[in-house]
Amino acid sequence: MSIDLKPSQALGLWHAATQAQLRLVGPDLTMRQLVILLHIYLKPPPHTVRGLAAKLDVTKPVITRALDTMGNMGLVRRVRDERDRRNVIIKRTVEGALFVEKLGDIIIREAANLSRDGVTP
Amino acid sequence: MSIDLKPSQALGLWHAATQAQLRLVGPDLTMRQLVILLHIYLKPPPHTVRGLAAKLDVTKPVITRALDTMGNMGLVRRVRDERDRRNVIIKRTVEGALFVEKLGDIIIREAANLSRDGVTP
DNA sequence: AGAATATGGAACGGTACCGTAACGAATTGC
DNA sequence: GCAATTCGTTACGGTACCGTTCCATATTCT
Repeated sequence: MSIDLKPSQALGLWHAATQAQLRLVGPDLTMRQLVILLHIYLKPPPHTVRGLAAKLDVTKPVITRALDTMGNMGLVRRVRDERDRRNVIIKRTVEGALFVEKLGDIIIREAANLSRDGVTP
Repeated sequence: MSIDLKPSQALGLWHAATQAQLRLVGPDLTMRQLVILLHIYLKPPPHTVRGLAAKLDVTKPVITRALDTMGNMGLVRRVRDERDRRNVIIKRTVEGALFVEKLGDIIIREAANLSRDGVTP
């Protein structure tokens, strides 16, 4: 059930969808932060700082700062793990779920809008 | 000839491909810069600073800085327009073309790897 | 109990982005 | 010819990222 894309289609999709995302999100979300956000919303919980850092191959401060930024945006939420109070569990939020859903809509829309060969009109 | 994606597929593709891109590119290329680069390589020339700024809805300094960064990486090249020496024409480079090609490969590969419904294992 | 380990966060210095505003160079218009 | 406009760039002040290092808290091990 995989998708077969031609190079011009793949790049055309990427260009259009990235541009549309920028309009939605502004320049205030890094590609790294976007990956972190998607990981949190697509992969099964629980998510911890250390776990995310290992999975996404970044340093812990990167995760911490991303959580600060995205937390201020209301996209994620930190909760202390009461079983092991050293841990922080990253929780999803309604706002974040809506945001990710919008991202999905953008990608779906741009994929549907792909012209026959992806070459610019 | 458009592509029909389910939400989980769209987001799964985005997550995987963005992550793969980050490994290729490092955090040294912004989403905006990526859009600029793709525009230069996907849309028909000639490209000028003003034209890119208008098309991509960013300010001119954003284009200038992106050209600085991507120029240093060898991904694009500036050439004075001899017909109107106020203009700068942005030219593609072999290195940039290879880079964009790699990006396309990544997207194609991740699209092909999409699991049946994109839901996490 | 006390030492060793693990976790997340804070501090530091450096770099690069952003928008606004100004600037030189080139061209156009009067 | 000289003023007005256009183009790209630079400068400024602010913000946020990055990696490295260090630290406080919490847990585990002996």
